[in-house]
Amino acid sequence: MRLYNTLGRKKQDFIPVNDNKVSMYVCGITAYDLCHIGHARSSVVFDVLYRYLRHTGYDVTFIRNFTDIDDKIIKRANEVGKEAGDIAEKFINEFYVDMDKLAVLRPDIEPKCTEHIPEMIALTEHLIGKDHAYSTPSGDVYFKVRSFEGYGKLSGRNIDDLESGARVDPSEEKQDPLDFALWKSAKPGEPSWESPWGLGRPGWHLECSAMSEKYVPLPLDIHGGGQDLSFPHHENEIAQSEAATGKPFANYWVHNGFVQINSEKMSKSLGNFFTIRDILDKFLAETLRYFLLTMHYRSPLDFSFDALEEAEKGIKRVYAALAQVDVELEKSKWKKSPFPEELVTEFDEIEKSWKEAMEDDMNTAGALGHVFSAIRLAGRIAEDKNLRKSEGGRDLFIRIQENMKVWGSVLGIFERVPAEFLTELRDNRAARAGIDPAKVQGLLDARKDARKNKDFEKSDAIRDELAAMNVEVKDTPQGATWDVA
RNA sequence: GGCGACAUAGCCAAGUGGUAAGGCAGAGGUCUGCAAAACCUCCAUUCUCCGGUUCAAAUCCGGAUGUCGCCUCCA
Repeated sequence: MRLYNTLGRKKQDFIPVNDNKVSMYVCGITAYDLCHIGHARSSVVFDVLYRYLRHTGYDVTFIRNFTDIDDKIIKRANEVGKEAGDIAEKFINEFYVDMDKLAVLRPDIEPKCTEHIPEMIALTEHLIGKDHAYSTPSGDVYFKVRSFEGYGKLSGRNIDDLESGARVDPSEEKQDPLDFALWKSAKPGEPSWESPWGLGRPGWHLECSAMSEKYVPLPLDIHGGGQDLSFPHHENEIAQSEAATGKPFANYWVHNGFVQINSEKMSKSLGNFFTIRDILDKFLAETLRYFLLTMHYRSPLDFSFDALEEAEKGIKRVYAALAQVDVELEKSKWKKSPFPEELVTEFDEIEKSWKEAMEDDMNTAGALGHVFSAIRLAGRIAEDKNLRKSEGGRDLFIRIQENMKVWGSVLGIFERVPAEFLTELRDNRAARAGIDPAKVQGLLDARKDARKNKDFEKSDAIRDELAAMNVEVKDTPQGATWDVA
């Protein structure tokens, strides 16, 4: 597989340090609020990477941390009059609720910052011992940025340029404005831990360095996170870890692009954000997940409810085709009539293309394009009287179905029983449109009677009435069904 | 100010040297009591603009314009 490495800014062949063992560390959330779509994107992107690596046969150790102590959590706790630990616990639980709905698999290891204080203290002491860090009279510890030669290599920054733009808070006792905190002395009333420098708590960047080192050998094969973490967070992690160990921290740095609203970054500080809950109030989680995968993970993704509705049409079409395949495969008799070999070849190509897309820097958008090609192929066979009854057709239906299972398991979508999903999607759309399913069913029953009596005038009148409610009637051999127009 | 990314049809979006995937919308057709769905066909001689390299460029190089991001907590 090829992966775009932020370190070096180009796609590279992905080669793990240890054969088929892969270590992957992704920066998780700071647990102080509900997650927004940006978190959803990052989680889904790395979930797909995790799934794909496992699919291709790697033995992956996936670590995703929780930052459960930091300024924002403390601030939030003070606002609502609770303990910081309670806030963190609450929002970690809420995070799981969202992630489970989005079908994001649990990582193998989910370390929490507060459970690794000793490791972080040890790392800090080690860095002081190597003269890469220093403590101050008030009990803070800072990393000496200028003592680490490679500083700026990930984000492509020049240390002197940074210096000129650096701001210094007068309350800080930094030797250099670029230095960043490894350990922060506690202010009265703040959660704190004993340390050689007095009561305090770890700086944000420290946890990833300490916790990744604890659970897997460095260098990490993959380190990931949102694009905004590359500087300063990941740059600082590199400085800490590499200064301490003398080894590279991570070989492949993978960063996902932002979610934007009207082409502007969505962020808490701008206030233009939607939480995952906001979306799932209206749309199915699978629709959101599908939407997130329709764009390459590094591109900015412009979110809007209109775009989500479009995505919904896409996923509906895929499931509708899968439902059709299910129906076809329920037949028990198949004819030995000839089946065009080129259709089989066409599917061979689709299968190959899907893999190529995923191999090329996890191009889920491209891969989904090929899913649609498979879907259309299924539709073409189902449409043709002879093909759909032939053994060749059956075999290709089965192949399409089996491949969709594999593709779906990698992408984390298309895994539901199609008919069930379609009903759920319809009810979801009906709820959004304010349609009462029971009332619709009543009208459909009345229409059924009218049609039985060949009273098409009445039948059409009922359909018009339903149409006025935004309900579309579909007559099928199995009876009438409905959908939201 | 420093650093960086992006610019592909009405909209969304793949495509990083070999002659423009896919989705949505739209048009025509098959099917249907009429519809809907599905399927078929059509829908970018061209990839923001201007130069250059090359047998060959959306893809590489230079410049212009525009949009966005990082440099401060942020996925």
